[in-house]
Formats: sequence, structure tokens, C-alpha cells
Amino acid sequence: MEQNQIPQATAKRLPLYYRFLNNLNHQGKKRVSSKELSEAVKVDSATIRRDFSYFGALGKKGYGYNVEYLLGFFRKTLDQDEVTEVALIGVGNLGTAFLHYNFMKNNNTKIVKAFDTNIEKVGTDIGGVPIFHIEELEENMKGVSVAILTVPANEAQTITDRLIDYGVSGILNFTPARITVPEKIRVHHIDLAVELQSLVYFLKHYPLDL
Amino acid sequence: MEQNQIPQATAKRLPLYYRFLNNLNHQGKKRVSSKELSEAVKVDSATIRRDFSYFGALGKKGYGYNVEYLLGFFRKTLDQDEVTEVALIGVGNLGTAFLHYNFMKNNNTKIVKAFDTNIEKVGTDIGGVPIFHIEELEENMKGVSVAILTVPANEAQTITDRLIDYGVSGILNFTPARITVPEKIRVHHIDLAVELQSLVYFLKHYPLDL
DNA sequence: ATCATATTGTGAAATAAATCACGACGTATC
DNA sequence: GATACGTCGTGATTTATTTCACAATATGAT
Repeated sequence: MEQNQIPQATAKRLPLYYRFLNNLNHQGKKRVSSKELSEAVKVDSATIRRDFSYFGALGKKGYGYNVEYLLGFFRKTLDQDEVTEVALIGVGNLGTAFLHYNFMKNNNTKIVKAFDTNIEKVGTDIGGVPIFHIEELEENMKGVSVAILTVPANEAQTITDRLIDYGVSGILNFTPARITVPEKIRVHHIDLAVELQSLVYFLKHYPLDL
Repeated sequence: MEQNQIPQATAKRLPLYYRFLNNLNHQGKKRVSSKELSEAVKVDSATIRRDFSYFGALGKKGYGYNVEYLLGFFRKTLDQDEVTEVALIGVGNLGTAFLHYNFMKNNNTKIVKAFDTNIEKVGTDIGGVPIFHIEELEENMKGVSVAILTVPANEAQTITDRLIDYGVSGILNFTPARITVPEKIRVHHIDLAVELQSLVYFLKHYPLDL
């Protein structure tokens, strides 16, 4: 579990930096300054320098950062060499979108199993991911410790309880339900309706600039 | 544009509160304490009280909050009576998921138009939303000031530029690209790969509790 | 009525994160 | 190699958000 002095806000930005560094590397760019990176990822350059500095002195004054070096560093830091296997629960429209989404491109995470109640889907695969029946969740979860939850809201808690009994340690919850879990389990909520509604709220109530 | 002393963090939670209050109301519950609500939405009760207090004294000591009153109050505050029309750009898997998603249920936002390049989709509708060709974006955007962007990353900036020229004021960007916009335009990024990757990072690097 | 209990609303404190601003130092040029 | 320039790394500051903790007060039971 190692050193944990990195602020959460920084940790959330790391995957973003990683992806953009990958892009730069593919473009053949050898160096990048915090200012350039700032324009690409839309994060203040001082924030980027501060973020990087938690990992030590990665850049050179007057030069910037060596793209390849930084990339190699982040690959290790983000455990890019070790693939995390993920299960997807609920193959509806949103779930299907994930199955088609190629997370692996710049990424260390891979959806390896999907589950649904619809008999017509069970036994098939989408985007190369086999679909099992939810009743057989436990038998087929082997080695998977992270789940993406894209089931109807009213089933969210029931499935969550089973995932936790099974031993999952992280859940990415796309349902509008706020699930209850033991404190050892980490849950990230992404609530699409709330995101849209809060954007609309900001537009109506906050000054147009800034 | 009115009073804007509400912290952004609070504003982001308002739609969430609203939805849960709606649920409670449907369940016939007449009163709710910050503690109960806290358990439901997973937000600290002191934070909830503080959030509500920005709008004045909405509760009663020793009693809690009257569900119906609070709901009515938020309906006005969140402009629930006035529907915001939204366009969806890019009818791929993720876009399709949105079209099937019934935002209107507890919500003042409605996807009224969709756009795609695929001729086979153009002219049809999904979830009651008509699909137009992206070439006819400008002709069909009438009255729409918010767009959900679910196109391939490499098209994100081009479409964004057109949306802005047209006069859109808010964009919910689901592409991995960080789009560049004038400062008057509000963009919310939701980066699915980053969300998954940062969950995995937290699991590996942060203490299991807290 | 009285009293025990519940729960708000909020000052004050704590925590977290972003930003400023600049000295130090490496690079590039002549 | 001296000089001008660019960019990092970071101490200090500012801003934002959460949390503590408790006086004030309404409720509900007897």
C-alpha cells in the first residue's frame, strides 16, 4: 500500500497526465514544459508542477520534462505493467458502451467478464467479453476485484451486497442509487443525471466568465 | 444570474438532494433529518445542514426538514419548472445509452435532438429523440444551448468549434479529449477511462479504510 | 406545564487544494 | 565562457471545503 502522501486531487489527475504524455510520445515529442502540458490538459501549470513534484524532481530547469522519461516513471507509478481485471455488471445500453470501449489502449484495466439477467445475452460476447448470468456471479468472478455497476437503480444494492460478499474491493457505480458498503470498500459514484443537471445549474446561476 | 454565494461543491450536490427528496416524498415520508438524509446520500450530515443553510433556515430544530416544503423550495431553486433542452452529438454506444436514459423522470433536462454521421441512423429516432446528420447541426439546434458530446475523441474539437459558433453555452464532454473553448463557455469533462483508472489507483495506493 | 430529547444552524477550527511568485539552475547562443 | 532566457521546484499565501461541537429551540411524552 506504500507511501500515501499524494493528495487525492493529484491522484485523480495522474491518469489524465499519463494519457496525454502517451499522445505526445506517439507524436514523437521529446520534451514538454508544464506550460504546454497545461494547455493540453486544461490544468494550471503550477498545479502540474506541484503534482509532479510529489514524486520528486522529474524535470530540468530551463528545459521542461523529458516525455519518455516521465512516461516511464508514470507507467511504474500507475502500475501500468500490471493489468487489473474488471467485471461489468449489467449489460444494458450503458454497459454495452463500456464493453465496446477499448480501455486497454492506454490503460492497465480490462473488462474481462460481464453479467446480466437477460437470457438472450447470456452466453454471447460483446467486444470480446463473455456474458454470464448474474446468478452465476460468484462462480465466474475469479481474480476480479473491481466491478463496474450499470444495473437498474433498484437492483444496485442487492448486487453490491453480493459483490462485497464475494470479495470485490472497488466499485464504479453508474446507477443513481447511493450504495451502502463496508468502509473497507471504495466506491466511486458517477451520476450522469446529476452531472447534466449540475452543468445546467451552473450555467443559470454562475457568472459566465471565470 | 442572481446571488452566487453558494459554493460550487454545494451546487454539485443539489441535484442529488433533490432526487432523494423526491424519493422520500413518493414514499410518503413527511419529515427527514439531516442524519437520515446523510445515510441515504452518503454525505456528512453537517455538510448537508451547511448546504441547506446557504438558502436560509429551511428546517426546524428538534424536528428536521419538512420533505414537501424542502422539495418545493429546491424545485424553484433548481428551476425544475423550466425545461432545459439538450442536444446529443454522437449516437454511438454511449450516446445511445443517453437516449434511452429517461432524464426527465426527476429532472428538468431533456434531450430533444441527436446528431450523427451515420446515414443509417439519420432520420430514425431512438427513445423518441430524432436523429439528424451532423452536417445539418446548425439548422436543427434551434433553442438548444447545452450539448452532450459523445463523439470519437479526434472529432471532439471540430464539433466543439461548431457548437460554439452556433451559440451553445454548456458542454458535457464524454470524450477523452480536453476541448478548448472561449472562457464564456462552461465545459464539464467526464472521462470514463480516467474514472476507472483512478479508482484502481486509489485501491492500490490508499489505505483500505477511511 | 414541565422536562427529556432531537435536531437545527453556525461560529470556529481543521483540512485540503490551488495559486502566486521567485530563487536556483540548466540550456542555448554568440 | 559569459550572458540572456526559460522553466522547474517550492515556500508562502490564498481560497475552498469539510468537520467539530454546541447553544438555541422545537417537539413530544407524561
